[in-house]
Amino acid sequence: MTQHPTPDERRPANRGPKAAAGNRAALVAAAREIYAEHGLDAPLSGIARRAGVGQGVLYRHFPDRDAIAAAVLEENVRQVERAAAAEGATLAGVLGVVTWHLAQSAAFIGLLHADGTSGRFHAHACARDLSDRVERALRRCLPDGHRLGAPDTPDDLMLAVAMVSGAVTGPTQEERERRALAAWRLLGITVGPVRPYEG
Amino acid sequence: MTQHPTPDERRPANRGPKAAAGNRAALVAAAREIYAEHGLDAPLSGIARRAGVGQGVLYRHFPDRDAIAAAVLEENVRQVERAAAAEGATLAGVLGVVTWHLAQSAAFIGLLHADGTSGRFHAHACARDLSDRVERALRRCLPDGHRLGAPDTPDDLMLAVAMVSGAVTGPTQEERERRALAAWRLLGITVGPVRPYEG
Amino acid sequence: MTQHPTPDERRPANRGPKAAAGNRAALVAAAREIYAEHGLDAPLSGIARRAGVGQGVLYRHFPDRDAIAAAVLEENVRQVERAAAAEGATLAGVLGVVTWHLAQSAAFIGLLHADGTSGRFHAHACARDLSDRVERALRRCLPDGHRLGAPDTPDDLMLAVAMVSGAVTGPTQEERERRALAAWRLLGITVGPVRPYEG
Amino acid sequence: MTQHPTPDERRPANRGPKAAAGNRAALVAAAREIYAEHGLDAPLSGIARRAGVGQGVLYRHFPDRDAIAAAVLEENVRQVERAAAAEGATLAGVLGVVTWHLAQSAAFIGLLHADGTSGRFHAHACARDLSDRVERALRRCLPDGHRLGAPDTPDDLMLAVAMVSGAVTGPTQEERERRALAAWRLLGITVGPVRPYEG
DNA sequence: AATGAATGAGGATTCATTCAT
DNA sequence: GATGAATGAATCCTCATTCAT
Repeated sequence: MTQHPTPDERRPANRGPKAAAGNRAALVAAAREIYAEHGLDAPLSGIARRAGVGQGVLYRHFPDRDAIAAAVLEENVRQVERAAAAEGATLAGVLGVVTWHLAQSAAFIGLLHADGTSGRFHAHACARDLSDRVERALRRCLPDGHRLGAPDTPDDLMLAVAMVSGAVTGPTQEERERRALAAWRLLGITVGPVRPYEG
Repeated sequence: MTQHPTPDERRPANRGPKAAAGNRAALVAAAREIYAEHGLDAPLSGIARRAGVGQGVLYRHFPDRDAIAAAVLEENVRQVERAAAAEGATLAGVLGVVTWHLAQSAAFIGLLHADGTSGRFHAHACARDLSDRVERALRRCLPDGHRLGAPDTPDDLMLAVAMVSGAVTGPTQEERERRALAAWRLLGITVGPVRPYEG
Repeated sequence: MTQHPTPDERRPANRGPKAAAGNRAALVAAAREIYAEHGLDAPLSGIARRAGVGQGVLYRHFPDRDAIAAAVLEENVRQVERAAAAEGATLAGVLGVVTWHLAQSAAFIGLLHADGTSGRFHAHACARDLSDRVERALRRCLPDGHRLGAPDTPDDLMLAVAMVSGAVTGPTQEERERRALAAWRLLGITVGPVRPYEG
Repeated sequence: MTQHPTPDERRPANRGPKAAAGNRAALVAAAREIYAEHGLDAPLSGIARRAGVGQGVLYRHFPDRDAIAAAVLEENVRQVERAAAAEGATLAGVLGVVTWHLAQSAAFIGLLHADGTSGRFHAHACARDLSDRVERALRRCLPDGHRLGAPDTPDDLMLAVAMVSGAVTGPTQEERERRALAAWRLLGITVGPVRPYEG
């Protein structure tokens, strides 16, 4: 009654249920780009637009703001976990993967700052969970006497990651990677090649 | 109040030109509090309200969103400069002041991340300028052979500050200070007492 | 579920044409419950969900919002008609059935208020028709000199029903029945036991 | 940043703070009309449009949906109270005023049905309060042995009003008044002239 | 110079309806 | 015939900014 769904006009085409999986993937990919460009507060409408779907589709797949952010991060975290679980994984190698993600997306950085102070990423429980998974993955790679390079406790690990995330600024991926590496160097921690984990 | 705009009541009185300076200070103070509580994205209306002035006054003093943020930071930066210029200033002492500001306000942290990527604080030029002033202040205190504790270049100074800012999370000032200190320790850099500079 | 559309899962299976009748009944039953709980403005999607069918099925059986409401009422009205046609039917007895339906579902009340003024139930013609059928059923039971208890015309019958419907408020079925009975009492009209007609 | 307030285009004119009181009145008047035409669920945007103001103004004056509805009813209720408090007030006279309001606006009817079942008018407390005020006003006019015409308790008063509200349907004010009067007659209760109270 | 009401664009979210499968 | 994903218009609400007073 209150809705006028453009009765007879041409609709832009309904690609059907088959598109569901593809749409979800497109949304996550779009969100990743948008987050990288505009941060976690970017309008959701932009994500839907870039994914080439209607707003409703976004809400069908992700009930709220945090769900889509979590989905984006889920993939990042999973990569870190796989990297840590791989045969012959080293702390340096996994940190390289972590570093790549830090440099690639503001979303990943936001994950580490989800303390509720800022308005972003409200799903504390969820953010906490993702953060914990990164921590567990990294600990698994700690050398036995766990020393990073300087004397340390396991807790220092995530602190170090947070510190590096603070150093990651700059307009380009290259610049951000450069600064991240400089940060690790300042911490006296060796990191492997900065790249995504293609497991 | 919203319910009954009471348009007939006496206007709170125009306190005249004399109030201008006081209003500006009140706005900056209010903004500082609001930023600390809600982050840099907080509604401007809340700042005006807390300052006890109309919205228009805010715009009279600060042409846009970034101007008020810059004004808040101006005071912080000025403190750092004064601390660095004081008789017998040491790098550790000034870093203590910097650390206090980092732990105290999200605004100050935002300053270091003003690369336009995130939605906050767009005034690059302005942010750059403030950031540079902090850098200059810190350099002035560098020991002659400038070594922080580990081998370093002067540029590492601001990188270190950025890194510590990344570590500063948590709901309370105490928690944030604790983490900031842990971060400096991890960098092997000694900092003096964490407190504002009351010059 | 929204989180993981699991597009690869087996579709719940197309139960074939045989299920059509069952689906229709399930939809009507679901609608009856939903209307009772949330009123006539409840989202259609909820009805389909509770019926355990897809949205499309709802639209196959009922072209629009009003059609499903009418279908729900159709059963109520039919009960009233059967009660009135039964051997030894009395006005009091039929009014008891009517009263039960009034207390049971907001939808039935809405029927009497379908004048287009409110946003609910626009199908005037349809509502009119249903309303007329109730009226005819009641008239058939009118005692010969048709007096309800006070002097009256046949038109007063439906007016009285509408009046009682106005009295039917309250969170529970019991409360609503209590008020309905009080209303009839105030009108000086005797009603039989308040219950559905199991013809 | 995310807002484009039509930078340089001509704004439709800001009639200034002086308009505040007028705007509030215009909003209430507009709401009264809209409610009468479309019921309490009508879009708020329509109210703002009819009042000739922006959406924001509506929200400035009325924080939520219920506030504007309450404001509309407030005037109705106040009229009833004044009518009851007037010199020589009679129950019949006050019921005439109540009846006029019932016939005039769906909003007033909704007040009596604010039991939370339907989605309308969520402010129970507020609705309750308004309803109670009507009740108190009517009781004040009850003849000493309180009999309405038939034996009754004071509680029957509001029940009777609710019943009449149920009878009030029809597309025109005249038709609705006609039915309301028929309803009172059926209850054996005498009402005075149906008109607003111009106190 | 101060006030704070007005403006209205924009973002979030919901849901009726269509339609590919 | 059934499924349920897709669509997008419409509504709610917020807030940056302007401007009459």
